[in-house]
Amino acid sequence: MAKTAQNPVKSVETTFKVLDALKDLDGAGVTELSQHLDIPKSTVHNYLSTLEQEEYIVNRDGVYEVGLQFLELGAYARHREKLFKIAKPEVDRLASETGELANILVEEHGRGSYLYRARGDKAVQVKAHVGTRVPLHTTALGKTILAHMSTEQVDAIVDRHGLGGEASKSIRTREELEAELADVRERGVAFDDEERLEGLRCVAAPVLNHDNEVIGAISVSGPTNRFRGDRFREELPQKVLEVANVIELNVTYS
Amino acid sequence: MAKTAQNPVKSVETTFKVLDALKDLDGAGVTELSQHLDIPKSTVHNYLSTLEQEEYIVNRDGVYEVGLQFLELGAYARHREKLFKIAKPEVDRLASETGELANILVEEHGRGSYLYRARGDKAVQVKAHVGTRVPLHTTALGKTILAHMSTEQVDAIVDRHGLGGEASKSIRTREELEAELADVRERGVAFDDEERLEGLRCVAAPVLNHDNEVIGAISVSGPTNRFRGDRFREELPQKVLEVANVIELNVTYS
DNA sequence: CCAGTCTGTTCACTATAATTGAACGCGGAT
DNA sequence: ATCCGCGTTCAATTATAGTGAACAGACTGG
Repeated sequence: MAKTAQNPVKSVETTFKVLDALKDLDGAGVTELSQHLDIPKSTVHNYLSTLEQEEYIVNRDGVYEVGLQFLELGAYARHREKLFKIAKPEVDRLASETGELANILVEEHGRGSYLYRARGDKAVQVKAHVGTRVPLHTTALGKTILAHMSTEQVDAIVDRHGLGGEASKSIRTREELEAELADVRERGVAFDDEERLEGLRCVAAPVLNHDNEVIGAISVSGPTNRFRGDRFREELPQKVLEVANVIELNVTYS
Repeated sequence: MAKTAQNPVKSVETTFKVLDALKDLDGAGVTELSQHLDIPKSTVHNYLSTLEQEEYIVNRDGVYEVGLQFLELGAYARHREKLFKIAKPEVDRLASETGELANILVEEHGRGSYLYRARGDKAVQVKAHVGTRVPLHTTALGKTILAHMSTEQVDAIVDRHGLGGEASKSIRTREELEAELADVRERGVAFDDEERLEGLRCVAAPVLNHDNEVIGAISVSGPTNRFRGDRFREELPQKVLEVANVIELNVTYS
C-alpha cells in the first residue's frame, strides 16, 4: 500500500505542491508562492507558466488561481464511481424525506472521500464540500466502511494514517477501534455523536456488493436537537438501512 | 494570451498528458498507456507510481484510474468562482419553475466551462457533465459572453481557438460572428437552435457585474418540441433575463 | 517628479534528475 | 509445463529542471 515510488518524478511532486499551495493560499502571486514553498522565484514561475499554458491554472491580473479544468477531471472521477450514479437518486430521496443532510462516502488511499452531498430543506450548513477527505475512523461513514473490511486491510490503513484526528475522543487505540467496529457490524449502522463536529450527529450504513465487499457508505447528518431519542436510535437508522439496501440491489443488477 | 512558457517544465506537460490519457482510456495499465502515448513503459511507470504516491490516481487491481482528489480540487475551483455561490440557488429555481435543464457557464482560457447544471422535472438527458469545456461561439451561453466582451478580447479568442467546432452551421467567419453578436447585444438574450446538439434548443442571458463586464451566463435548454413559438421567443427569454437580473443584483451587493 | 521598492519576467549555466532499454519475476493462458 | 504478457526494477546517459542574477514595469511615498 503506502509504498513510495522508487524512481519518483520529482517534478510531479513539485507540480502538486504548487497546486496545493495555490489552493491553501486561495490564489497567489509568484513571489508569495515562492516564499510559501521555499522554492526560488524563477522555478515557481516556470511551473506556473507551464500550468497556465496547459490551462490547468488561470492568471487573473497577476494572481494565479486553480482552474476549472480540474472541475472536469473531478467530475469525471466521480462519474467513474459506479456507486455515484446508482446512489445519487436514492440519497436525494433520503435528504428530501428526512429534510436533513445526506452523504455518500467512498474509501480511497485509506481515507474517506465525500462523493456527494444532498441537502434537505432543514439541512445544516456545513463547511466541508464535496471531495473533502477525512480519516475513516473519525466519522460514522468511515466506521461502517472499516467495519466491513478485512483485518489486514484495516491494519494497513491504521499503519498508514494512524488513529489521530480532530476529535477522536473515543478511539485512540487499535483495540478501541476493533471494539467499535464489532459494534457497528452487529448493529448494521454506525453513529457519530459530535465526534468530529460540535453539535452534529450522524447515522451511517454501508453499501456492499454481491461479494460482500464495501463499496461505500451513506449517511444522514443533523443537529443534536433533532437527532435524539427514538428518531436518532430507531427511526433514522431504519431509514438509512432501507435506502442502503435499495442501493445494494441496484448495484448487483447493473 | 495564448503565449507559451519559455522555460516550460516538460514533466508537467507529461504529467497531464498521462492524466488525460487515463481519462480518455477510462483507466489503463502501464503497457496500454505506454503505447497510447508513445512513451517508454518505464517512463510511464515512473509517472504513474509517483501520481499514485501523491494520491492523485488510484490502482485498482492493475488498472490505474483518475482519483477523487481531483474532485476536491475541482470543487474548490468551482467554489472560488463567486458566480457559482450566487447563481446556484437562482438557477435551481429557474430549473424547477421551467421544468427544464438550466446551466451556468463561465469563460476560461477563451473557452466556456459549465459551472453548474440544474435539472427540472422534465429536463432532457444530456451527456455533457459539469466541467465540460466548449467553444464559446457554438452555444447560446458562449455567444452572450462574447457579445459583452471588447472587440480585442473577441479577436484574441478567435485567433486562439478559431471558429471551427461540431456544428457551427451559421458562424464560419469573423463577420458572421460579429453580426450574430450584435444581434445578441440588441436582444439581450441569445438563442441556440440545434446548433450544437440535434433537437436541442437553448435560451441564454449574460450576467454582468457593476462595471458591465461579463462574469458568466445562464441558460435553459430543452427539446425543440417544447421550445417553440411564444414560449421559445417570449416567455423563456423573459424568464431567463429576470433570473439573470436577480443574480446581477446579488453580485453587486456582495 | 523621481528614487526606491515592490512586482513578474527572462536568460544562460550546471548539476541534478528525468528518461531509457534491458533484464527480472510473476501470473494466466495455451 | 511452457510461453507470452504484464508490471516492475535498476543503473547509465544525457537531456532538462533548477537556479541566481539581472531586467522591466507598476506603485508608493518622499
